[in-house]
Amino acid sequence: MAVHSTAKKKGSADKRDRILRAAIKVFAKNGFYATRVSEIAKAAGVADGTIYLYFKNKDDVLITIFEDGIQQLLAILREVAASEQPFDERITRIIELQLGLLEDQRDLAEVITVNLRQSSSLLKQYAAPLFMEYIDVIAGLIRDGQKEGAFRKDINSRVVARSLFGALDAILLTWALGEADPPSLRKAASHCASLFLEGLRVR
Amino acid sequence: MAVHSTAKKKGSADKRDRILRAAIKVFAKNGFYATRVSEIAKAAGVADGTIYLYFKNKDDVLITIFEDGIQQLLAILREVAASEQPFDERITRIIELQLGLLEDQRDLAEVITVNLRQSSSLLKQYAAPLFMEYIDVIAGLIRDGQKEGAFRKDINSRVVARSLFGALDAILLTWALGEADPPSLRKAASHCASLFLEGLRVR
DNA sequence: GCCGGCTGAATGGCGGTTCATTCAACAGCC
DNA sequence: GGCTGTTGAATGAACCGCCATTCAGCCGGC
Repeated sequence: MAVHSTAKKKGSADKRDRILRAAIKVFAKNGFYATRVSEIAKAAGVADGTIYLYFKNKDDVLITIFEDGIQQLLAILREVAASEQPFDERITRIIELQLGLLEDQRDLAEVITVNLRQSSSLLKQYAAPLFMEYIDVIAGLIRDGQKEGAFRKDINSRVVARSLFGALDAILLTWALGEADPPSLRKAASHCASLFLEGLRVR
Repeated sequence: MAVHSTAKKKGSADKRDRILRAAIKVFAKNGFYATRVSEIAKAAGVADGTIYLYFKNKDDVLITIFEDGIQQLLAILREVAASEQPFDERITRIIELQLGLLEDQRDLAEVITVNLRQSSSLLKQYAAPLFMEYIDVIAGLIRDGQKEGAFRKDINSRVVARSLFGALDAILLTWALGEADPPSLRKAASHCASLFLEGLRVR
């Protein structure tokens, strides 16, 4: 057997990926609830039942996509937040990376931003902690900047973090839903960065 | 005769309201898709079938809630945007009004922010235009401010508008989902206003 | 020929919607 | 004012289509 390298209880890891990628595509187009499991299967070139060899159920597929995406984002975020660059630089990089990461993954962007809100209590359970973790990383960076005098101190760091998150989310949403092209996204990112940096400047 | 004052084609307008209010409550708690029509009926103290006397179907209930809420918001927005106050003042007022309006309506806030994203193509159809209208009003105000030299001109007004919307949305979301008390919401509003105003200042 | 991954038709139940029935309110009539 | 016929809002049990999930078989590799 020598099952290549990837650990696996059963089935090829490749098939699992095919399913996930297909699911992202279909969820993005139709939304979670309107998506039939059979559609995911068809898009993945797989039988309906096969999905249940790799995932507990339909919810599990969405949760997996969501967690993977956020974890990816969190990893980058933490790295940048902890870097030794000037604070302004770090904020800018976070914004650019975050929007850039999803730039060639419209579908993933849409699944995350759109389906984050599908609030079956089940998903709320999963989304809330990750969301908080996310906010915490940014808020921590802001707070550090305030402590070191790089940012004004008269604004609550968590409010800034939430605002920044929301702003990026909204930009991403209109980009994902609309016709906007990648260049416009990058331009939006730099405008957004400038807006927040000026807003945070000590005067 | 003399049916009090409210016009009515059929049924009491009061009953329609009861249903809407109940639906807001239940949608907020469980999300649209997880909500059973029978739950709305029970919460409204009404039979299942009665709901179909006032609404075409379940979607129609959500759409009505959503449209009413946004229209309410848009009306206020337009008024403030067109007022003769200084631009800074107008922005601040918009932020405060918007958050304040929903302060004592947690459930409505949650339904709007959370279910805005439920992307059955049907709802996308309804949500997108209203969302755009909303963005347009804010973007218009920013653009006017830029033209008159109140705000810096090197930032795209639509990007600012989207960012502001997203920021408010995120603040509202954490407030609606979390335990935060009203005072904290008002404080968040003023911090957010300050952040954006400084960010927009001409230098 | 045996094992395990895979298949996809069959199933079961779930829940939005319908509609036959009820009955309170009202108008016309005496 | 009482009696009666009519209306249509309200009801809620039943219906029916849909779709997530299952599982009895089917390969294909060893």
